[in-house]
Amino acid sequence: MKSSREPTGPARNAAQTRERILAAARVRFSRHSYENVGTRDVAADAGVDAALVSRYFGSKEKLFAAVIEGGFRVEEHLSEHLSGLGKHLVDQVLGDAREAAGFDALRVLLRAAGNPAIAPLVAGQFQREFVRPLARLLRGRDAEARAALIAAYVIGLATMRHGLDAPAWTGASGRKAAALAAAAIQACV
Amino acid sequence: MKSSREPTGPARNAAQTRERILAAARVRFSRHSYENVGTRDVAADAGVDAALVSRYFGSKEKLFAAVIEGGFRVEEHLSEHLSGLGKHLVDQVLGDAREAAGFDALRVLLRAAGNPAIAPLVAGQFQREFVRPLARLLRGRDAEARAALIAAYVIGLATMRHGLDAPAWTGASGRKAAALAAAAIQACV
DNA sequence: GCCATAAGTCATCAATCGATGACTTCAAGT
DNA sequence: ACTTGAAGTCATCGATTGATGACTTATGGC
Repeated sequence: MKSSREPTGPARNAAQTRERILAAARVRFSRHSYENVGTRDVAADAGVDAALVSRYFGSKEKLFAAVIEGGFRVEEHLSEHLSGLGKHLVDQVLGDAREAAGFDALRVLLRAAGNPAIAPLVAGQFQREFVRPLARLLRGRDAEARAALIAAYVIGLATMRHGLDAPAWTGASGRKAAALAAAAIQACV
Repeated sequence: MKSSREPTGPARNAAQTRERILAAARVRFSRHSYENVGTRDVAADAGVDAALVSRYFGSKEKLFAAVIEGGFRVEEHLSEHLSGLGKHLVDQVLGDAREAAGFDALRVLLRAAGNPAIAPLVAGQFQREFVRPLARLLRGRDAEARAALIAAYVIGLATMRHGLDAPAWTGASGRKAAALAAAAIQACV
């Protein structure tokens, strides 16, 4: 039963266990706020003992830092061609949870904006891995301001869609709103 | 010392005490996430005993509901003239905490998007008091989608400014970004 | 001036949280 | 095969939380 996961693996594999905890934490933190995620929950999802969370990551805050580390990496998502940036970003953000692989961290971000100990962490990461690279890609006048504007848009869309489940973003009118959002972002490019 | 607050008031005034708790909770909830606000903190800020919070509001969740009740009320903010809507909203959202009287609830909203028990509460309130009235004001084609777009923008701006303290929104480049944001919102009107 | 009732205070409970240390079990090196 | 150290388990601590009930104090009608 339990060994029906990884093909090989001597049942006791520290690296694999660590990775399982990290994966479970990534999911938990992207669906609930920082305070509402317990180390016991993460351990249960990962199928390991609760004590291993503290053992491998030191503390819950360290675990959180490991989750958001390198989680945004927008560059690879949009470095291809700027012409479809608006639609691409909107699709990624408004898309379902399963897809949008690289945007788990975005959901993590908007769940963590309330904790004074966590917010600076995630804010810095977001600035470093999203806003700044985006500004560098945009070039031209006021690139920084336009990048910040796009970032605000992305966060707002993600909050309404995943944080508040606003009805306006699902169904027929949601497609229209998504198209408008894509155009608005594209206007900043 | 203690009586240097309200001019008159027989020291034991239930309504006044209740209002003090509510005011303190409003401030707390707008600065910290739902879980990070303790009933003891609120009571301490209000200068009352901690037990009175549960006595007057029943529970922490009821207190939260009382805080966000009628907190958005955008209509009076923008019913005047739609021509200056973009600038007006941006000024309100990006403005300092002291001003922006009616927008405390917006900060409360973006702090509470992570709690599955609270998010529907605040989402419904936001939809009822902001998005829907705004859509009714906009009229024309796709009014609902455009209202949702403006709402997403407002939430994104508020999150970056008050939730993440993004540096791009302060200083000189912040003014440029604010102007761009105002124009973008105005384009949805 | 008294007294019934509302308002406020205090102590405390039960649950949950993150974290720690001692103990047990497995896997690998020789 | 035996030993050694890592990997995993278990029990539990201390702090904090929301909430409750019994108790004390002040207020206003008579």
